[in-house]
Amino acid sequence: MTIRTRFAPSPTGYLHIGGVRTALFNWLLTKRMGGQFVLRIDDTDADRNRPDALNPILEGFQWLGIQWDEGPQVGGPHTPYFQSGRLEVYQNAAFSLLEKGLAYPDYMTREELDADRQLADQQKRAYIHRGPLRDHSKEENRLRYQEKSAPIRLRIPENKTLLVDDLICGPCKQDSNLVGDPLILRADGRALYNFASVVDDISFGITHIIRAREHLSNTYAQTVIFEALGASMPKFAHIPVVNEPKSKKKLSKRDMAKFVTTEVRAKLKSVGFTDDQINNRDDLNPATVSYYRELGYLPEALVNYLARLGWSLDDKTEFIPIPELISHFSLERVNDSPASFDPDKLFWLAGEYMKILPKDKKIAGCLPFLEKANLLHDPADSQTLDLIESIISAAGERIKIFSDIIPLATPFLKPIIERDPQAVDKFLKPPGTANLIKSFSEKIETASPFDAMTLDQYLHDFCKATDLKPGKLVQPIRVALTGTSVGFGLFDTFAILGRDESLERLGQAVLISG
RNA sequence: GGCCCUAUCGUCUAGAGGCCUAGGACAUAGCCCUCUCAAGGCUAAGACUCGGGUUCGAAUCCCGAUAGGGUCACCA
Repeated sequence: MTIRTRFAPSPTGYLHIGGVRTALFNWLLTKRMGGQFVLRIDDTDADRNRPDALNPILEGFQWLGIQWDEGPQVGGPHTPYFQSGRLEVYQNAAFSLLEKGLAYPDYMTREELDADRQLADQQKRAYIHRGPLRDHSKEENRLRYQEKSAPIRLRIPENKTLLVDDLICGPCKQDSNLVGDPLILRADGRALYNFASVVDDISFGITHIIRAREHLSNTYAQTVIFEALGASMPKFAHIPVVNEPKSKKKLSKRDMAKFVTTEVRAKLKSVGFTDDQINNRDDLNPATVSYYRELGYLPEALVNYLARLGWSLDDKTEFIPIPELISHFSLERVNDSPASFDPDKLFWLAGEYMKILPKDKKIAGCLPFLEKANLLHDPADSQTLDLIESIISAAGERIKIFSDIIPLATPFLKPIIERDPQAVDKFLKPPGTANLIKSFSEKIETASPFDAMTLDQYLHDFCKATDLKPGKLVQPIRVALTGTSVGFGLFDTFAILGRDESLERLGQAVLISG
């Protein structure tokens, strides 16, 4: 038997880190076992859906390389994969339960329901709903429903022990008297998640349900639905939730705005986002996938990181590329306890993946960021492309995420160099600096060839002759050439700038240095 | 509050009764390398929540406490 898994996001407009991790576990297990991974869109709650909210989710998965075997865009034997297009299926299923007396209409008003709930709250007990009609005959209930439609509830059997044999949590049980009768169909015929989900899982032939731990307590009621619908039980695996960084709180979809710290905001602005965009787009924060995409993280790194969050290969391996992930992933090695999301570790891993990225891909990845930062205009000519290639080569492992190219390339692509006032004060202002720069500048006027190796030699010879520590000269020159005190190798900087531009900038610096 | 789940360095984790003086990774600190920054190398600091059992022996098994989390919707 091949396994079939699913991930069922609701179209919210963004792909949440916690959700994508769940999807990833599903996908990895499916790939490992050679089954099918189904993407199903849970859009039964029309109030919460926005028409443009699906694409970001699909694009997010595609960017990560998590390809679904059935679902939107790719189709499959169970079309449609949108719950909004399957209302009749749920209705028929609900009606069949009504016919069999396994469900009943509930005419209680919201006010009555609320009153009951409040009472339960006052008495400090859980609210367990039992509708007045649950024990009436199925004929009576059916007639009543035909006269006047109403929400339909599942009838949870009394005095039973509900069992969920979970692949991660182990055998879990619950007294059915503690499980309220869940609503499965609204009066207007729209199904509720708990029901639609099970109906679809049955008709799609889902064999393994891997989902977040918060669904465990829903599962007891769902087992009753599976049974009522005459279906065999799939295997369940409830994975621990993802917590906020350095916290024991769930990384929630609510209130993601709080993750937009001043630091995060600065990063987003550095790649070209405006405050308005940051405030108005709900996917520009570290709890979503697109945040990392917009900052230039390699998708492989996010996948690797997320896979390691709550799962481990062994006692030491951290760097696990996707093919290895697929060949080694197993539910047995999924942890029992929640895991906090650690942006630092993700960043480190992103750097590890960047180290092994072929140069052409690195260049291709950097270009859009240079464009967005207005350092480059769309079709860059081949000369500019050559320039960028040499910048990226010189930058080496300093580029960990693509957006790192921006500060590194700025001094070479901006027509006017901006000098960091602090760097100027520290390295250009001290007395004697002007003369130093001037005399070194004169020395290299005739350097040939004007390349990194030659200039390196010139500088060291110059320092030896003047009995100067190289660092004392390197930093002022760096500020003279790039305006900043940090950057890649100085001699690469010279070579990239070329003789004329280098001498020009040294000349400017002499004036500033006074 | 009821029910359920969880508990190893700040964080991710290894650990299936003796291989544990608890291992690795990220982050942190120091040193080395060096042309600043990265990268790299070395080193340091840093954890079994607590209390009872069981056992010759417990991070590991059991019970209890504590703490955290989840859930109790006409949300998904």
